[in-house]
Amino acid sequence: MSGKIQDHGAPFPRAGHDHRGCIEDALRMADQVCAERGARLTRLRRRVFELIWSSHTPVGAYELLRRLGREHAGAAPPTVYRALDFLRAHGLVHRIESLNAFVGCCAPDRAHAGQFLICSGCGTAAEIDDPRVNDAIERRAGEMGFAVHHKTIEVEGLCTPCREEEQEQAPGEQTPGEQTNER
Amino acid sequence: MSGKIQDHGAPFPRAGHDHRGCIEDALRMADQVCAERGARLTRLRRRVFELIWSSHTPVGAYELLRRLGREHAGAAPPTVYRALDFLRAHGLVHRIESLNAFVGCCAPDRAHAGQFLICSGCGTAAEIDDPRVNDAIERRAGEMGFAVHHKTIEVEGLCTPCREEEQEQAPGEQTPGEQTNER
DNA sequence: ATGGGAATGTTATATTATAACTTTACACTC
DNA sequence: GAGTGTAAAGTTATAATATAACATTCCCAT
Repeated sequence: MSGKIQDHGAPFPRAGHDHRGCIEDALRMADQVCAERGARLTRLRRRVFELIWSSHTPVGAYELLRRLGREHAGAAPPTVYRALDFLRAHGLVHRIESLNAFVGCCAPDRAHAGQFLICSGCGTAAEIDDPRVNDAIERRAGEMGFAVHHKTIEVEGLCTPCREEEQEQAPGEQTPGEQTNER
Repeated sequence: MSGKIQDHGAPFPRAGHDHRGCIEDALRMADQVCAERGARLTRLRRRVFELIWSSHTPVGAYELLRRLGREHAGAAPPTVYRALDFLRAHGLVHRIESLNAFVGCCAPDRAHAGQFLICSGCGTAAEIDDPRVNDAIERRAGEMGFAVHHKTIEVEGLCTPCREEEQEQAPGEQTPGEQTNER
């Protein structure tokens, strides 16, 4: 019953990956999800979704507003927040609570918890859905008589490339000509 | 090595518990922790800490400011935020990201992750530190080559008393005179 | 075409958080 | 006890995030 454990292959997107593909996939999925549900993915909502997907880095609402403003005259905060509300209601984007920012969802079609590994080096937020993490939380909650509605799981740290970069800059001994930042 | 699993007994504090005891314990612990580290728990900081501990419900910074303002003339936002920064730096309080609010820490003396079960009925935030949850996250992160720095784990739901209350109001069948909220 | 609900426009404001500079308090040396 | 250096707190202003409330436009089912 619990054969495969690493299901979501998609880890951190590689640095040089073809991101246009990500955007196209996301848009296609959004179109499909909304069509199935009779939800109206209007031009505005679709555009906001596209802007969120312009990277794997969570984007703040006001940054979206700035980007949107260039092309959309009457864009104001409610413009963005309403689109975000719609997209979130349909599981198309997630809010990263610890960043007050928003990121596209990789799998809006199936139920998922919204767990994130967030690299503080490059800003990338990788969505995971680890059943072991879910089970552990559900088990503990169950033992405490707590009925879980929603989990916020945001893990901050460094992805492999960023960790390697850091190590180049600060190896075992001190770099000649530069102090370490310890105090 | 992993004999006991349910270590932190302290689940949701009982409704009628003697909260003065909680406050006293917390203050005693804070005094001790700061003394050990040579950190200055000034009157102001101590008072903010006390106000946070006035319940097990996370409190917003501006709510703290209002409460503080009654007794403290020149209280302004930085007053509160600086005290919070100090208290957080010493692990005496936690920030609940999903609520933009702050809550006292139950065990500032030992390392801990800051995992919370937050009841949306009564507002209580119960801190837990479940090794299974930690392990599951560390394991998954490890598999993805991700080095964890900080975990934000906030689980929203209903505690036992609140769930029972809900069920009284909305039992199996529809309450006569009231529709269920399903749509 | 048109009536009604959903979506968006528009203006104002609430809420949360920090910057930057000044003054005060405290600890330490002499 | 006076001097001095640093940490803490005071003070003012503003940034950043989010929502309220009402007006207008759009869409589509009839």
